[in-house]
Amino acid sequence: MDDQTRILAGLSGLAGLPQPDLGDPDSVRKQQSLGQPQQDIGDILQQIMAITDESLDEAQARKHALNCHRMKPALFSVLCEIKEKTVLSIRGIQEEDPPDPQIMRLDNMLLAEGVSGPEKGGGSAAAAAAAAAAGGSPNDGSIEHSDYRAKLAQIRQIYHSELEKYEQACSEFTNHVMNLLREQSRTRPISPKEIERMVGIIHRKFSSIQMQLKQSTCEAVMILRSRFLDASEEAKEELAKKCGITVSQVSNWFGNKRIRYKKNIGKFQEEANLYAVKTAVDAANVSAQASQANSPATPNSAAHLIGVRVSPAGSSGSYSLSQTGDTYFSLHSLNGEAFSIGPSLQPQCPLRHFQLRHSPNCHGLLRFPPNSPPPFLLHGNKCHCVPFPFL
DNA sequence: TCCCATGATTCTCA
DNA sequence: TGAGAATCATGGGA
Repeated sequence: MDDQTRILAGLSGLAGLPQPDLGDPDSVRKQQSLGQPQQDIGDILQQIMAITDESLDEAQARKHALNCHRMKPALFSVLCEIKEKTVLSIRGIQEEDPPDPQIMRLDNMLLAEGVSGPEKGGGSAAAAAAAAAAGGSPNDGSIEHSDYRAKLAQIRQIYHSELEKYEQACSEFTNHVMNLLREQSRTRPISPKEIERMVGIIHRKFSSIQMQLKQSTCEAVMILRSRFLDASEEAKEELAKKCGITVSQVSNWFGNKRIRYKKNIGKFQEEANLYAVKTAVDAANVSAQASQANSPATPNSAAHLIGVRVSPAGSSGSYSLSQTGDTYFSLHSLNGEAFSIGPSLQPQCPLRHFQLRHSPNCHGLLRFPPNSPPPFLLHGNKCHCVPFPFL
């Protein structure tokens, strides 16, 4: 059955006429001779078929005339319908694919590595890593780590840059094709649905390019990771060889060093804080002794509130609390419910960070867990100790 | 004898 | 699986 016959059949169906026997040419001819509408359609089809033999100017004029023809919408609709039922229906089956598991795997990996999605550690961390990689870092063990992160940040940057380019190209190309198809739909049976389908095809094509980009990025991350890990292992092996010990001994040494270094840093900060408090409290003692007459509260009731045993440090109304080692705190009773540690402790009370350990010389145990709410409230320049049941 | 530094082991967790 | 944390074992110095 030729196209002309099929179109005629479609149009006849649209007009509510009985369907001709499409397999019989005589029947078709009979239908064509039935009336004026069929004759018009035949003329139109003849004009369309002949349009390719005409000159460009004639074809343009003919096209314009056909576009204005009263039968054009019906003819266009039938052509679209026929096209939809034949070629496009086959494509439609092939195009409705489920999400590609390979893309899902790549997406998950890029997300896990921090290449896509929100940046791990934030932009400042990446900048710091980049700076460390460029200028080096004095901390042993962190150089390679920073280097790794800097390179990862580079990969991330390239990935996003390329992704943006792809998306822009995809958008531009899609718009171009859509405009082209819309323009052509004036003379060809191209329905909006077909345009939509074409957009889907374009997106799938670009998705395959995007998948290649993701795959390349994943490979780059894997290579970087393996190089980084290999470098650490090689360094350990070399050290072990030079020292005549095993690699696990080197690992133990580094592990112990890391942990003990961290502990020492914490201890150092704690001691620095203790020293700062002691200096401030000494200064406060001098001030408190001068205002002895203004401290009426009983020390024992106040001590009970924080659960420590205090003993008078002097006759001035200030009280010392014997604690670990040689560190003492002087607490001035204010109103029986709160303590002031002295006006010079500002703006933040360093005692918040203290964790005082029990010892035989300690009169009481005053423990402030690091993650607990601070037992001090700030009022102006003063740091007040509020009741806090730590014992 | 006690304290401290250090290596090694074990367990937990991300 | 490796890093971190806790803990144990051991040797040296005061």
